Amino acid sequence: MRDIKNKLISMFRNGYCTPQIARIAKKIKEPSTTIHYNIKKLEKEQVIKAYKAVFDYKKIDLGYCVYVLCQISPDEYADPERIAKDLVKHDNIESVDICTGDWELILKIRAKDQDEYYQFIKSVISRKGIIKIITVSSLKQLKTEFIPT
Amino acid sequence: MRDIKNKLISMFRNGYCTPQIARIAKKIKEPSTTIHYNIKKLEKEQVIKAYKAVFDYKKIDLGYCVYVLCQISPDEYADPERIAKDLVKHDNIESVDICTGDWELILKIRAKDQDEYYQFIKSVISRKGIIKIITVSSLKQLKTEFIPT
DNA sequence: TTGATTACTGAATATTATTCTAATAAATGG
DNA sequence: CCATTTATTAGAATAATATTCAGTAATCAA
Repeated sequence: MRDIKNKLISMFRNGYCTPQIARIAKKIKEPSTTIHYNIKKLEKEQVIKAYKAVFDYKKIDLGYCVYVLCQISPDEYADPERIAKDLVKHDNIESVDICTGDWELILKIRAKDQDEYYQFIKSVISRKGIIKIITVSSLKQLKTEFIPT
Repeated sequence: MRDIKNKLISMFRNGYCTPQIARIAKKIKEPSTTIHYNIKKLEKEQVIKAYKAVFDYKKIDLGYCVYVLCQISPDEYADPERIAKDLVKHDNIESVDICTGDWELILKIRAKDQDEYYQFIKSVISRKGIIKIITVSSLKQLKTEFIPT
């Protein structure tokens, strides 16, 4: 037991996957070299950003999921991206959007449980020019990343 | 030009990818058969739900992205999943969450532009026991599906 | 129409996944 | 604690798959 499982999970969260050319070729009845050519093109044009796995997050200790709606302080209005960019690098954050309306920032955050989430909020979301947050926590996820659960 | 591109995109949105066992094996310095064994185990236990691609959505006509916060009508409280389950099957919907608080339902929706989004809302979100919605539209996406953009 | 670029494809090769078998290691029940 | 079962690890052989290359066809722009 060398904990290969957790290494795999963290690798699959944002890469280490690849298209199944032969299977696609069979499915749409085209030569596999043609499929290969077209996929490489999409990759070169950066239409495809990554190949990754989607998990049953309850089973990998990321079952607690919340949406965080943020208002940022007026002195950050000129450049909301400064705050946002800093958030991007955290593994617990699934998505970061700069938005219109009452909330300038919407985050989707995953953690093991409420405790871990609370620790995360304290250390990451506080300070940083965020003046008000509303947490909407997910009771049940029926679809994530386009994958029904 | 047989429009292989769009077929690939729709296939990659929720599958037709696979792990790169050899590359992982090299990376973490374990035999590839061991990696294979561990991956198959994760798949069997349904820890991994799918292998898929993540796109630059602006480049595949899904650049318009909004979060829709919904209040459902009191007579649906007993079973909010009835509404939610119906939404899951639509391709424009990236995620569906049943939540606590003021909004019982949070959707993340992708469309080509505001027009296409409006058509979608009219045909799908209206009726169905949803009494109030707030649309928060994303001006800039810095991270999606754990992938920085 | 012509030349240039882009898209497609078969054949050959390189790489990778998978199966099978056996050996260890870990967990379990008395 | 030991015996027994079950889970995990790997090597060798094979099957399947991706990739390269070279040539052809289609598209496009002038």
